Amino acid sequence: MATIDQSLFYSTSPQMSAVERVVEHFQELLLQRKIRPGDLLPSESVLAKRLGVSRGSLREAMKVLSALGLVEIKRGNGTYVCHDLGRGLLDPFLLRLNLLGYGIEQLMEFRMLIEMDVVRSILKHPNPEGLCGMATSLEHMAALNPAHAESAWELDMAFHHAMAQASGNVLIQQLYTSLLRFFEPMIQKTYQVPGNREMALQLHQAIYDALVAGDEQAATQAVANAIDGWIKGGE
Amino acid sequence: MATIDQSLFYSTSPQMSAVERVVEHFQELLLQRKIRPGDLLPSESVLAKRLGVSRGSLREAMKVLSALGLVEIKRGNGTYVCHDLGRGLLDPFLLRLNLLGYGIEQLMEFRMLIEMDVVRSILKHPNPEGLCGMATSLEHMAALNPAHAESAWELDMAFHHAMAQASGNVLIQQLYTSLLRFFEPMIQKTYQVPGNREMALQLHQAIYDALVAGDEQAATQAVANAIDGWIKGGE
DNA sequence: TATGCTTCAAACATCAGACGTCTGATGTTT
DNA sequence: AAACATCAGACGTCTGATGTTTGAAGCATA
Repeated sequence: MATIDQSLFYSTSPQMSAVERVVEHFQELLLQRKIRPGDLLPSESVLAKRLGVSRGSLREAMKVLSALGLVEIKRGNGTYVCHDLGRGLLDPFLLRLNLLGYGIEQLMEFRMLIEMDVVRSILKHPNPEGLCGMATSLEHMAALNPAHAESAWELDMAFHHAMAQASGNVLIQQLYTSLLRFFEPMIQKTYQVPGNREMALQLHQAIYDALVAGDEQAATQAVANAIDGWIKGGE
Repeated sequence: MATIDQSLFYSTSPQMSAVERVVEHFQELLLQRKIRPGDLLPSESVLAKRLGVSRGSLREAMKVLSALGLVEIKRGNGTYVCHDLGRGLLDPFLLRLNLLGYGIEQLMEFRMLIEMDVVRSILKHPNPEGLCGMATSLEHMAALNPAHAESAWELDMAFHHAMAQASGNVLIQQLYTSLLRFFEPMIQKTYQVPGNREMALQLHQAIYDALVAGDEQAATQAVANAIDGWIKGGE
């Protein structure tokens, strides 16, 4: 299997600094499974002495590993290898999406492509639990009292998360989940417009129906309709 | 537009630490375009004094921003806002993919889904320059002397990178480019097997032909064939 | 016994200061 | 003009000390 051999840093120095060495050292340990999720690392002082660097340098390395989601630093307690290495996988990615100032059109198109991949993945190897979750959130949405529909957006998110769960491919699942977190504020905003709830329900139902029918053509089309409808509803 | 409101750190402290404050401060400055790509930041000492933290804490923050690809630290020179905020967008993502130990099947399936998205994106709004690059790398590959074909894998990579460039959607383009970097060692290895070069040429040619013909069905099928053929060739 | 409070050691957070090394620019020599 | 020497400024690293937080052990009380 391939390894990440190039530095994650944007430094121009030809030789690695102490901090970089420590960071790569721990990445290597993780790759070789010599340290595992949940493991408690030795204290900063011990680690620094053992690796032959100062505490300051070791701290810089740990902060980097923390930002990458590889370790979790608990003040006053200790530093642990992240329990769930998949969580927030794309947060740095999405942060930079914001910064790059991509147009909303490209963003929507990207989501549509990925969401279509999700339904394809579901059709290829469906996860019954996820499909069940989709049905449940649809029922709840339908049964929702229009008078107090503050939580409707949460059901919307639940539907999409269940959809992610239904996907048999963990990679596309992670990608889609992270993407959802990015769209969450927009989805929440959508439900402030009256009438959008009913529309969302219908659009989501169409996706679900196409999935249980096993119709890829209809499913991808339903995804396209849902996103197009969502964009229109947000205007 | 949505903003990244949650911390990038995996810390359990309820209130932000000094380092986190500094990191978020610069993210905010970037989002508000108060600092721009290429800008030279003040020196560490000045910055630390201005933000009311020690130089050590400021350095930890800068190391994090560097790992996230937001700033570039040049030793002996200064710290700059990254010129290309899109470069290496998914490196942390792919690093963790390695760590999560996903099976090779899921990885290949993921690549296939994304690569199909790339061709769909190309068909939707093609970039002539990228298409031209694809053609060029195919010609070079065909003209390659089988006796010294050490650089064949580079032409393979060139083809895929041109394909990424041909995609009109920057997001899928970035995703695919990062994915390619991940697969590069495997692609390189493939070309050590004799006969694979000819096969790759044919499979790539099929993708290109389908693209210029504007046939989505044929293009996605060609992508599937290429990856399947590649998997078989590597065994 | 079970509960609640206190105490305390360990670990992370931060700071201040010092020195090393590298880069780019300037000046000098050949 | 080209090669070398020098210098200021910036990042890299180290040391040692102090502040804060956490979790658990110990103790007192009901």
